[in-house]
Amino acid sequence: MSGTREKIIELGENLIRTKGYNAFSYQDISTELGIKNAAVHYYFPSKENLGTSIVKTNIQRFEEMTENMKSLGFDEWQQLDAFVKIYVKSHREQKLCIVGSLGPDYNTLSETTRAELVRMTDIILNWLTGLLTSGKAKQVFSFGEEPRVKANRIITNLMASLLLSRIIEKFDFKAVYQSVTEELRS
Amino acid sequence: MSGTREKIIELGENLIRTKGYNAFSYQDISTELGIKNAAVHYYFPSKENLGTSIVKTNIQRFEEMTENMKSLGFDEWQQLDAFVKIYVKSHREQKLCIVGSLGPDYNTLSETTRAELVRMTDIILNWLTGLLTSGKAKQVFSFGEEPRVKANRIITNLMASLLLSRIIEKFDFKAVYQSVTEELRS
DNA sequence: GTCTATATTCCGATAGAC
DNA sequence: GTCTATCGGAATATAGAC
Repeated sequence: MSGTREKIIELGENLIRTKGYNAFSYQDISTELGIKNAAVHYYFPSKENLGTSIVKTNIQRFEEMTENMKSLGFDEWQQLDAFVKIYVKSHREQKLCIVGSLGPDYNTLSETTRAELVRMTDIILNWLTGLLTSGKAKQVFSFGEEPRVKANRIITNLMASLLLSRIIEKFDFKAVYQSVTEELRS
Repeated sequence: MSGTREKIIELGENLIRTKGYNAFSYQDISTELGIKNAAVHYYFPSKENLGTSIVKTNIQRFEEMTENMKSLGFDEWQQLDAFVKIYVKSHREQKLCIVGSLGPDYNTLSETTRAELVRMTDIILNWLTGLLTSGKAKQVFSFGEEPRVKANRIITNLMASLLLSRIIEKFDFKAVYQSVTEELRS
């Protein structure tokens, strides 16, 4: 147990979210860790292997967060705030989310990595749809559309705002996510 | 005048929007055109050169469209419909938009390509903000937020919906863009 | 678990012939 | 305007020593 495997996954994730999947190399990781290219291959024989593990780790992290909120009895607003905070943190660190960075490379990914990316996206969209459905039923959220459509609109707002923040220096990310949440108040 | 230069730009654009900037090569283009790698370098000495030209072409196309609508006296609804149709066409062709595909690779692009990408994004956001401002003033569009924020939310909805359509087979793209426009009716 | 060394492949790019 | 030929470099990946 050296923790090197975990460090590789963390570095790989950061590289995907800053440079993109097809722009980072095993050298980027090995240099940063002060080890050699071959040592990274010991943990992850192929790049597709590493990519898949990174997405799997993200799925696990998301599911732990949502299950944790459930067991702590978070109400709908608390859960939504926690979700939005993921993107606020990404923005602060000048990173995209995993789905937003791997999505454009989808056609170049291996079947196994694609499958995990699809699974991750499904899990997030289904969770958010469920949250909105529940919040609407309890009348703590107010919106007219179908919960599924509202979920799609909220997540695309957040994802692509990270992207535009990277391109446009003065992009007002805060105004977008505040608008997203304020709109849900009755 | 062989038209080869224009074909290279068109092919390059399609490759960026399907595979991503860092995943396509001069070989992809030369093979498709039935010429050799070196012939592509004759038109575009470097890849950054080609990338920059592709973005410039897109800016020109967008500006021609908006100026054309202006001279034809399109009203706000007609202009919005024409804008949304760009994304509907992209969706039909299973492509992302240029900004959505080059954005994640921003940190790997050359200074000149970055500058054009920034310019293109600015032009689109400013145009859409202007359209929403005008439409709100004339009360043909109805929305509560600042036009700039509304523009940001609409364009992120459209951009990232193309992305999610690529990942999630059953993603309801149509429901999103219909929701976007219907929301603007009084 | 990490290393050296190396195989292979591909990419961007250039020189110079036609 | 397109070709052949080729270079230098980088990337993924493997074999085998320590």
